[in-house]
Amino acid sequence: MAVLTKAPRGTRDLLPGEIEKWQLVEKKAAEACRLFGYGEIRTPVFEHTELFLRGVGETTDIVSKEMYTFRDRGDRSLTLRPENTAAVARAVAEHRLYAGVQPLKLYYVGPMFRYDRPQAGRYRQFHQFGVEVFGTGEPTMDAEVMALAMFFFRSLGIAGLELRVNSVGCPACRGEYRQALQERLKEKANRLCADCTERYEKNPLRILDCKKEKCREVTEGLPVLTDSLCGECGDHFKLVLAALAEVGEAFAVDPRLVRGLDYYTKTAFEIISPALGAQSSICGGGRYDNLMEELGGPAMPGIGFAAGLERTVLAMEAAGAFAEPPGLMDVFVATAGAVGQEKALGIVMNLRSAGIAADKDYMERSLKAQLKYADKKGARLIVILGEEELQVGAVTVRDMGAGRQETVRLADLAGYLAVLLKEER
RNA sequence: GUGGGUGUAGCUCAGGUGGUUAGAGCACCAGAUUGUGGCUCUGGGGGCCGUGGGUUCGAGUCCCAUCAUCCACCCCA
Repeated sequence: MAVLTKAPRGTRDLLPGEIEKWQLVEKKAAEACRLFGYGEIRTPVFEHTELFLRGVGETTDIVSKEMYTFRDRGDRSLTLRPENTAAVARAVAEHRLYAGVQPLKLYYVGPMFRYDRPQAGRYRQFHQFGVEVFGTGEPTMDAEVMALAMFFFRSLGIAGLELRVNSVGCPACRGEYRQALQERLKEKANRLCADCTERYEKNPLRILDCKKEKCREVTEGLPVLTDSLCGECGDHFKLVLAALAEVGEAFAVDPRLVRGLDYYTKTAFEIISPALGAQSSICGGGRYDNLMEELGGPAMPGIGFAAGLERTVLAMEAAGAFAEPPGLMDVFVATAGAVGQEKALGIVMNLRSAGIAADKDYMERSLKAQLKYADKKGARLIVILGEEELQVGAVTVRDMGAGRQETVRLADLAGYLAVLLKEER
């Protein structure tokens, strides 16, 4: 297909019939955030490239091979945001939002961009609903953020999700553990798979998460990070888990869970939907206590998550959580005989002004074809403008469901229809 | 970046071993006697057979390349 009639790879159009699902998801996100006390923030879809290099980390996959980076006409290097935490932190620093009351609780919904190979549940332009909290390192906030994510999914009718929690420690204890791990793996490194050989240098923690049988054998019996946390990180982790238990949120501790972004500290979590296939991670998040300072803002702890909305919609579809979208037409105004369409337009406009979703024919159709069209569009009532009735100031109103029709005075039409429509609901 | 599957009508798909004008169902439009939907019947519009090369007298069909798409790896939401 020609490029002119094809959306770019990894992007897609949301068409009528599909978009209603997204409207519902966005509405539920806003509702949940209102209940939890989060205010909405909207940041630009592109930022200075430097922000993501610093914020996300230069060695991460996202930064090193997945960014949409370009130069503008002023020769600035800009990047379509691959995630939004760094950008929200930037906005908080820029507008000195930290000077207000804390904790600062924010949420966002919007498109993100990563140059990835598309597959089920993965796109180059995808959408995230996320929250970010700044100003507190208190463990119950970690639990609240996770509870908010679960609350959101539950409100959409998605069940069977798994919440996996881990602690990746702080730079100090994670660094020590990382070194110890490399030591322990040193001699066995040649027995690892090709991917893990690369991970050995870049991100050895990930080797523990490899699915390959031979790597599993190599890593069996090795100590896990959660057993090697420093005092502060360990205590924090315990308190987070206790708070989660207190709110009654089911979870599994997964010591192998590693996040791909550099800024995470302490709590890391992920929500999995078993209904989704390979890309089953529907939400990921964690604490980032050093990010704000790293970006040049004040030292200030933070925590948040990002939920993938494409995957959320897929999970809802798998759960059969969508109702039929309502029709866009309450009333169709048809013309019979020699009655002109301008007459119909006048009546349609009156009905619309009265709050009734009304429409008419624009295709020069016969009466029969007009009814057929109205039926297909889901019109509940038809107003038929006939020459003879109009002469005495009346029209015919036909109830499509019941198949009945009545003659109504034109002056009473809007009120009459409103009553009928109300009854049917 | 790597691997595998698939590209024929708007959609879902047929089109043994290459052989005239490429089919079906659904959808769309019209009609079945004057101004009445759904069901049924009849008719109609629609296809550079993804694209470009090649083999051949002849390619939707075989070969190569390319693009797209799907799935998986990687990574992540």
